[in-house]
Amino acid sequence: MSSTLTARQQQVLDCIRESQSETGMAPTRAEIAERMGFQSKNAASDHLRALERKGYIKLHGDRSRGIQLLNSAFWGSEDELPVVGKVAAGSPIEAVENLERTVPVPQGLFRQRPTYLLRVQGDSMIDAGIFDGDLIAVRKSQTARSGEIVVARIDDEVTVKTLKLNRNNATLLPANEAYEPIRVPADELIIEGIFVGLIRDTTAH
Amino acid sequence: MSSTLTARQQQVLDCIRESQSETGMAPTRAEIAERMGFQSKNAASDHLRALERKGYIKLHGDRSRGIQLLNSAFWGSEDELPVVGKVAAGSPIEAVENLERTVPVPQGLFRQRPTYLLRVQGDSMIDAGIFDGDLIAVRKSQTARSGEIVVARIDDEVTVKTLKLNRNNATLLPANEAYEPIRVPADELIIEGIFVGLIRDTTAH
DNA sequence: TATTATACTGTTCATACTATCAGTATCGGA
DNA sequence: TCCGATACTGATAGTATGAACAGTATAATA
Repeated sequence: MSSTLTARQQQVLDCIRESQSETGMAPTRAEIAERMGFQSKNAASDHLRALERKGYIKLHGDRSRGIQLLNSAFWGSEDELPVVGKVAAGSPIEAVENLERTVPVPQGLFRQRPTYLLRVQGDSMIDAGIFDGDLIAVRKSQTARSGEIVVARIDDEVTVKTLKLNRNNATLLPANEAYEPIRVPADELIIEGIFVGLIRDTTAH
Repeated sequence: MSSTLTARQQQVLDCIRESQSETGMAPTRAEIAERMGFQSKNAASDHLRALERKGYIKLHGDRSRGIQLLNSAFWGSEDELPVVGKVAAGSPIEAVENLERTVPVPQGLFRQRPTYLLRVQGDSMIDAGIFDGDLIAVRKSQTARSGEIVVARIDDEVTVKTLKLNRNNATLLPANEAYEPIRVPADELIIEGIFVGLIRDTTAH
């Protein structure tokens, strides 16, 4: 689809993004040249052509500032994400019977695009600011790094905890003094996804 | 602050918005004239000057397509909500200099439609699950009921606290033992808005 | 009643901007 | 070793665009 960019092309693309968010308009060739330190406007033109050829921008010919960012993290199309409610024991998270509804979550609301939303049950993570009833944005993943907040499955129960990895052991750490850490042999741990964000609607409950 | 627009000015503003979201660039005077059906580019110029005077757009003089939509221009738009960062003492929340960026927040993400998003500073509300750096969704309002979490202004500082109303006194209650409740005579309390929801991006900081 | 804001048409002019041509230099692959 | 892609400098031509000026007409306001 869109090929990889060279370091310089990436810098030019970033330069356009910055310009866009600062002034609300795309830069001219001259402005790109100035910001990038080029002596010639044509250096900018060359880069723009390369970026268009690789599918990152669209150039509107003959129009000043006619640079349109494509696939931009800022305004992608709105996407409905499923809300996973109570997960029945033994059923995969994605199972239809677990789905509550869908919620529109635009591209770019979270830096990491979540795969689904999960409604939190219980207060085991209140010290991490995750409350009963909150929707957490989860990116599906089978692996996670130590320190990340994960959605994991223990004894067919889906739970949200902070993951700590030692040598052969994994510890699922609650963020609430009333709960005990859970130790699991590393090979028995099933990661469902990684916590990337949170949505709370105060008027909901 | 920003005055009301005439019907025609509103149409021109909408026209700019549409142009922006369609092509990624602001329209030229000629393009506005064409879309609006003007015979003269100057009609567009006049409207732009009016819109700038009323604080809805910023015109970058001598630059082509130099029309920047300001926060107030987004206040009527469907998806994009302004993110208010650090609020300078003495300045209204809506002030341009407080605007960080805009974030797409779809209708229906929160039951109560927020007016803007406010980036939380400090940890005075951690026990309410509101953390430093979180974005809180705020519905603009001059009044609030006891028990609601509000955005209030005390001594020109904007703060987020739980509101408790007694007879003639208002108490702004932090959700952190390290902070003291703030008592204010009810008539000195300035409510800016009501907390209706929260968005946290874990990868953000 | 005079004045000001709104809402335009029409023209001219300077300049902001894009497109294109002509080069130079470096690098990796066929 | 030749070729194409990358990464520029530098200059010119022509168009796109904004600004300014001169008008007209209407509705609201003081």
